[in-house]
Amino acid sequence: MSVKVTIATVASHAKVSRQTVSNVLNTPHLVRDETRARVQSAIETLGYRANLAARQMRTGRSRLIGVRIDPMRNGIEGSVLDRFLHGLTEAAAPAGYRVVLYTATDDSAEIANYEELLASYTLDGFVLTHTHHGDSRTAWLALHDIPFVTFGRPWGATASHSWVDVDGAAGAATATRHLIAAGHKRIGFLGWPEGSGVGDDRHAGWLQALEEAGLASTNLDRRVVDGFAEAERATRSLLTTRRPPTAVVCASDALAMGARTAGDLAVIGFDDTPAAAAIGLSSVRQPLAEAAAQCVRLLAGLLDEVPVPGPPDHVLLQPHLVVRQSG
Amino acid sequence: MSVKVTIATVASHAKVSRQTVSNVLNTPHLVRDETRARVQSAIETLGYRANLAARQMRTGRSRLIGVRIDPMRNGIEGSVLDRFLHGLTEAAAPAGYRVVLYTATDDSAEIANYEELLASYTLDGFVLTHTHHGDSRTAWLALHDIPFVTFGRPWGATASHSWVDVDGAAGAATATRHLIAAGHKRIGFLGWPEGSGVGDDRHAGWLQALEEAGLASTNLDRRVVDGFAEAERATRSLLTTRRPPTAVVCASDALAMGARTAGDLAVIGFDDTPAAAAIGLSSVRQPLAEAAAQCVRLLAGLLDEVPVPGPPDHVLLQPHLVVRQSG
DNA sequence: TTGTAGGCGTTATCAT
DNA sequence: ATGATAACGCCTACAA
Repeated sequence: MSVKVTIATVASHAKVSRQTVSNVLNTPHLVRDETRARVQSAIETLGYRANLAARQMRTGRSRLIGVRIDPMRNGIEGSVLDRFLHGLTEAAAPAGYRVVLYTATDDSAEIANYEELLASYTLDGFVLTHTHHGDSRTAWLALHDIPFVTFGRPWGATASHSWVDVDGAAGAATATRHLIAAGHKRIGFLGWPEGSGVGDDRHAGWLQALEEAGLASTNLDRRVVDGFAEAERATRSLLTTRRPPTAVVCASDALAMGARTAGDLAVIGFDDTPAAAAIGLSSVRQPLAEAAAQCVRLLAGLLDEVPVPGPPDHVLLQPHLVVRQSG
Repeated sequence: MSVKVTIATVASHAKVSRQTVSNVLNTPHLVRDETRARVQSAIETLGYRANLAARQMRTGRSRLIGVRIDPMRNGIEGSVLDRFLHGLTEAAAPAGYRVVLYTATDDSAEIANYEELLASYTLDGFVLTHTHHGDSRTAWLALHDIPFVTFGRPWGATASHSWVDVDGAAGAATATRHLIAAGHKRIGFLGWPEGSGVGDDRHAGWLQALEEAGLASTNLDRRVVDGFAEAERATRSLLTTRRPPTAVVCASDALAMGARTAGDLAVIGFDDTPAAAAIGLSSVRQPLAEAAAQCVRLLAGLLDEVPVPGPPDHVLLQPHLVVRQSG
């Protein structure tokens, strides 16, 4: 490792005080042009970079944001978070932030991570995923005045914080309308048990599109916990009703893959996972890179020296349907 | 945020000097039992946690390690890195390290990240993935004396650093032997163009298993760049030879999925991605959590105050075959 | 065994 | 516009 170059190295090289170097970095308008140029060139030739640990001791800011990484709980779906994480890392860097990872399997374990990461590493803020009804994480963060943004609406709670989400209802409605346009009259829905914000949202979109078209009917939806086998079974049960659907909209690609093997019907999945692409499954794609970028934008806003006052920001992005052979 | 509790808070609470608190933390054997207990209880009641930024200024250690996160370059395969990343995060935490992410699309971009992360955040070390022939990253890191471990052998280079890898040749051989045991006499291989260390390794394993059984033959392997459609085409070409294979071992699940749609033959994939599980594809599974844990272990060893001297450590893990309907 | 003094690299405050 | 000084929280001498 080459010799350590600090603000003092730069200062002596440019024949100014350390403070002037600091001013060039943080409040350049206070420095005379000529001096600034001299310092800048010293910075460049020396390859100086501010030490964030030292800076943090003064400012309390680490330029580090925390994000949780999941175990791949539901197989196929894991790639959604993966893509989001990649987008987050990419968007954070130009904004001057780095992403620190932690794992947790439930809210309280995640809160324990917050405590550790805040006290030891002084993280500046967090991006939360997997919001759900009765989310205790947001309450804790708000209580302790920690900046954070959620990717996912605060389901069932009034939004007192900024969030970014993808309009799942709109996505499901788009998929449903696509099937209607293709001539389908009876279109089923395969989703998760009621109570999941994301799942209920997608279900609502399906229902609304059917109602718009005067095609709503009873007993066309099934709720199963995510799983290939269960999805297949549920779809068979749909297909053996008196008037079976000819197509089905699914709340996930995993469900859709199960549905597809159950018989001959049009199927549309959700999340456009790599598996969907590989097997020609039409699927609703979330703009994850955009969602991640928006999360960074909102969080960076919260972290600004002069935080923009005003109510929390909400961003609802539109997904789009990727049409393949399946429907 | 509750009131900040530093080493001084603890000291005054326990009625000792700051130094004694520091000793309790770093060199407990120097402190009398009674004093130590008093300090410990003060630490607990106050919820004190050492501030790593301050510690780092003295020790130069950040307890942060860097890992690259990829764009999902080849679709299906993305989940391999995802699982590795999860394992790394989980293994790092109990060892007292946190994972910082960065993105890069080539070696030189990655090296630029090293420079930034080392100078600004003082990362303690790196875990590299995607090792390849002529890898300039390891040379740079070694030159600058930065601790690092690679997940993946230093293909084509003499190993002057510690690494962890999974024995792809053994995995492919296991898959091949499984097919042989099932009665297959002509077994093909679908892989990537020559020159990829990982791909060539898997190819070698396939070949060896065939030779062992006296089943080796020419024109049974195909090399394509990863892609569902290409894999399908290549497999068809295999199936239209004079003496077509009845089974095929593939270097990835993506290739395997393509092979499967090409016709009626037994197929075994590689990496056991979620997609493989969903469609009943047999696949060779890498012990990624174990690999990640070993990477952390080796890197932590390099980072120890008293680094264990001796040659670099190499860990080669064995994958295992997950048998499903496909073969 | 415990305490005192100084400094890591930075920025805030206050002079000049 | 620039510089001197102190302080952030911690650890490493060294002194008591």
